[in-house]
Amino acid sequence: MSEEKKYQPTESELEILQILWLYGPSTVKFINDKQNETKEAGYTTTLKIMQIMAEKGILEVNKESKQHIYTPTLDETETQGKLLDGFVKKAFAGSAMKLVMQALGNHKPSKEELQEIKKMIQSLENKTE
Amino acid sequence: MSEEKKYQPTESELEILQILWLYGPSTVKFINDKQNETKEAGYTTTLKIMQIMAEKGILEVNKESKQHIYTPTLDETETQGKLLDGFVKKAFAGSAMKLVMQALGNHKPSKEELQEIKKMIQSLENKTE
DNA sequence: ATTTTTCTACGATTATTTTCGTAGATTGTG
DNA sequence: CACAATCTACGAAAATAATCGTAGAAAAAT
Repeated sequence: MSEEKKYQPTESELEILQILWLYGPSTVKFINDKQNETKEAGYTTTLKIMQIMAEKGILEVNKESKQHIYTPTLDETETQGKLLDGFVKKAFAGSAMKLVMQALGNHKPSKEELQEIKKMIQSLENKTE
Repeated sequence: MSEEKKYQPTESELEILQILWLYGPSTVKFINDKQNETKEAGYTTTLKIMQIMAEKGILEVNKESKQHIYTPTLDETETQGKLLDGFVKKAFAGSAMKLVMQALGNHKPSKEELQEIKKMIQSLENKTE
């Protein structure tokens, strides 16, 4: 089965990953600017974290030009899956169902989204039998 | 609308809360024993964290007998809701849908559970219109 | 009533994550 | 070439969480 590496990005790391996943490979400056759209974030702070991430292997760095370009090595969906797993255990005592129900209740999905979910359920029902 | 306190329990705190929510008001020893069913956990460590939680107001302590009894002041569902909110933002860039889809995909629900979700969707559809 | 067991109190240590200041390298400009 | 602007490198501090050892109070046992 899936090999379940135990690595979990920290919060700051995750914040950076989100930006990278959304916009693709970027420079520190770009990331830092994005962060500053919503909060204070010192340039060297962002840099440091990204360097640490590179050390850990979460990011890959292209140093050809002066402005290093960082690329995430982790797949978004896969990483989210692992995080979700951990979260379900920690916050919902392992019950994914409870989480799903609560998520549906709290963040009212649009009609289109409801449609999507229905499709998903159908395909699950087919697989179940 | 909902007042969004910014407090988030730490991991250890959450672990303790889970046990309290499941079994009701308990002593430190009880909690610590439960924890030790799955991992190492020093008694004084558990105690310390629970004392800190009491300081913060997350737990209430009854000191009538020697064995203090701790009761959570936070509502389980409400707390989970807040945690979920934060998690969706941090790990799923704010998309609750993505989270729901992934959760459904990763943790195959049983037939009964699928039934429940369907009901939920129906009630949502009615409200939407 | 003395000893043993069971608990709490609490400071101190360790670990982990984040933040930041400073130095030095590279690039662009006049 | 020299000056300014832009970046990276890196160590060190600050903030936060988790762990643990020791002391002493209370209760139980003999």
